[in-house]
Amino acid sequence: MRKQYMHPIEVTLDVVCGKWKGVILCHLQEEGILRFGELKKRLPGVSQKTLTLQLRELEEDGLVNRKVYPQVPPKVEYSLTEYGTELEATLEMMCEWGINHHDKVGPNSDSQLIEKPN
Amino acid sequence: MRKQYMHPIEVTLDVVCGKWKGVILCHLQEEGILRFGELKKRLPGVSQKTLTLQLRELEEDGLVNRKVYPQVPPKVEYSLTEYGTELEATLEMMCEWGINHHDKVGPNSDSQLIEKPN
DNA sequence: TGGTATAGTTACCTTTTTGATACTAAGGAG
DNA sequence: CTCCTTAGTATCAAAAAGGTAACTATACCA
Repeated sequence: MRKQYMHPIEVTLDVVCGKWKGVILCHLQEEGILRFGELKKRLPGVSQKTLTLQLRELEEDGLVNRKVYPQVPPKVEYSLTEYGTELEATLEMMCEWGINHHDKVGPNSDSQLIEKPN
Repeated sequence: MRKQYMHPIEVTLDVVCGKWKGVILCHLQEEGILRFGELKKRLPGVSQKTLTLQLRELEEDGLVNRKVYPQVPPKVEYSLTEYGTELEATLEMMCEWGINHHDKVGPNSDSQLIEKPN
């Protein structure tokens, strides 16, 4: 089933709009290579299944590499493809806007950015 | 219910990730002011209800203005807020990436960008 | 008197997305 | 033996998102 996009921004949004996809990409961008379990730790609240699914979709869309080491227990490493890195500038802009938006809506708003624990 | 974001990019994605929100923002960016019906023409396939909902959410998030003229039949104009325009550069980057992505995946892919009819 | 126009709202359904939970493979540690 | 490890799958349930169709208000036109 061939998807029909009416506007180029839909292509990008399609690829980035999963509940965890943006954050996954940001972490891979910051840290380079991450194993499945490491990624999971950085996304408090994802279920196993959902994380797997989001990663598979990112892989299908050509944004992340999946490197499987043939060993038990399994070891799988994820990283951005060269192609995924072309999205970095965009992701950074989105982060900046997010920070400003949060500042702007201020303490009375109904949204809140959580600080990372050390 | 206060939303808890773990990462600033979630703030932005939250605001932009509706099925039609990105395209709506792009059209408002290109054309300035659009009435409900004009917007609807530019989004082949949206339902009345969904378009209304997407616009309401964009309004709540402070990205678009809604100007109601007290007349019958009703006339309502939508435009970007100053705040929404701060997202323009980001939206443009997303469009560019979308175009390149589409080019890259090429004619064998299962996605397709439709040309606007005149 | 009846039809047209615009920007909705409402009730009801279907599809899509996400979550919770339990299960698996195969080697090493105790 | 038995348990622990990791990166999954499978199954079932719940929630979120979106779609369809019908209805509204009020002025104007024929």
